[in-house]
Amino acid sequence: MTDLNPDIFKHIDPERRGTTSEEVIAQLREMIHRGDLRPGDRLPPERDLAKMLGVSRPTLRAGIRSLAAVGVLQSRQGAGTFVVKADGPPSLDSSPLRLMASLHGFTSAEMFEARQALEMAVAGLAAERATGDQMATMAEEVAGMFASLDDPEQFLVHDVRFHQTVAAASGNRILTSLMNMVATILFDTRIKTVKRATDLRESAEMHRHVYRAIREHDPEAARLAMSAHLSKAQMAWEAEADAPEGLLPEGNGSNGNGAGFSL
Amino acid sequence: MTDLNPDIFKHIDPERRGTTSEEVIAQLREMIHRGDLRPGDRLPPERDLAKMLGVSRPTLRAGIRSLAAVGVLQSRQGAGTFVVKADGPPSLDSSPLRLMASLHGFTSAEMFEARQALEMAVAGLAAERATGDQMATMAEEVAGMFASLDDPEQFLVHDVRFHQTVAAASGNRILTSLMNMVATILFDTRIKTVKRATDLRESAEMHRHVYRAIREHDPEAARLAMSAHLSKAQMAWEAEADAPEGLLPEGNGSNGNGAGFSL
DNA sequence: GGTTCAAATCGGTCATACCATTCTTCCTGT
DNA sequence: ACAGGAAGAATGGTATGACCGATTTGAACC
Repeated sequence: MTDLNPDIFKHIDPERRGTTSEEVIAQLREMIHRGDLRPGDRLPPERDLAKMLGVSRPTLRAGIRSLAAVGVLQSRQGAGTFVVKADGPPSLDSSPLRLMASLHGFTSAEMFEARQALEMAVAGLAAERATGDQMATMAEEVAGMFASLDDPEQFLVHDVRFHQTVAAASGNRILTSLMNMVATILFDTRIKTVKRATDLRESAEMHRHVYRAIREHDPEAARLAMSAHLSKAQMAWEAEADAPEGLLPEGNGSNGNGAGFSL
Repeated sequence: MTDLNPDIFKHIDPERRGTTSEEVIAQLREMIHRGDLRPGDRLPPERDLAKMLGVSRPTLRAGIRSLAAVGVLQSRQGAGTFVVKADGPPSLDSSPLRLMASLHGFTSAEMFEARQALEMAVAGLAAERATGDQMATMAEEVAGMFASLDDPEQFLVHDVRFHQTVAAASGNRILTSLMNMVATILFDTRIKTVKRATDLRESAEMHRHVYRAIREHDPEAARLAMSAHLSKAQMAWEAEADAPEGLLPEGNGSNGNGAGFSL
């Protein structure tokens, strides 16, 4: 969490290509790629940094805000601006995907299918690479599911942790990030589904099948087990969605229609 | 594109939760989810919109900039601010993933593996759903590759278009977006690889295998053929780049073109 | 009717001031 | 001497106002 050597910041070239704020973004981005800015680093105060770069504070703030919007920087009033610290698995913001979904009318079927494809991929990789500790964690979460058959909320906690463990065991942080991105969007709908699910036991069984395939280092079996599990989950969700219990946070109108769904 | 009815913009509640600009973002985002803002729509001028929302212009600009950073809005000096128009397949900005890769030291192996997983998924789906037109386009691109064996740059153009056609044939725009996101990052490295590739013919052959599997509606064969193709491509790249461990040269950033790949 | 140019429009940038939150430091009281 | 708290400094957040440059628009002109 140390501050940075101010010398690494250089003035913006007046004869630049695009707008001034774009040049600020480009410079900060390049410093990240070059390794001058590392996770947890604290940037100089806006007033000072603006002086160093030779731009006004609003322009600098515009650049910082753009990088903050994509999850690279984080500003805290009174504290400073920091390069995002990676404590868990790196995560990409899902709101861009959410907005794209709304703008282009992505269907829930597409969303489920994308999640299924990603989860199958990580399950297959996990079957090849999972360590003993990771498999132990999976087993614990499966056990937790069986122990929470009468507590849907707790069940969902174990469910989520199981999938995250599988993703971590895949050893591919990019696929993990993409999977989380999609899964996050579907999370709210999962809450509602799981809460009224009559067959949590069946879900737990399917998770156990995934676990066993991974333990046996059988990628294809793991992929198929994961696929079956998610297909079942999607069917359960669709059954709920048809029911007129409309708790979709939306309202409005429009249309919706068809296969629409609010993310 | 038409302007909007100003009445749909409402004042920001003074007793809000987070910061003012966050509230602006939340409101704009909700309007997109609700369908009040549609692709191609033009927002009111910043000065007017700031009045309508009851915030200052810098605060409004902060919100707009955040949404522009994730590719939802686009401002053009002198023209106005627009909701991004979907001319091609919707595309997510790849720079966040690029930055995450630099910050967390993602390896090129992970990147290739993620691309391989996504391409396999879309290839399998394409084998199930590709239309006649789409298969015809694929065949044309394969033919174009064979016709460009002595012109690596032209070969790469057909290569990219082939993969995009397959992705489009998958019918899943989310997977397509994610795939483009990863593929874009690897694009510059592909240029270098393909330029010195000694066996473009073999690459073209492998693309043809993918095409044939899709034409025969054989998902598993399509997945395997695509996997083999990308494994080969990765090996070729690794052979070229033994020395440098660095990846991720900085690109233009920003979305812009509807194609996803910047050529 | 088509072209050109000037005015209006609109986002980009800058300067400045003040507010809200957080951090630091020093003082106070035990 | 030490712990607690309060005052001040540091820092990001917001607001106001102005000017610039790019774009659009429309009217005048050919």
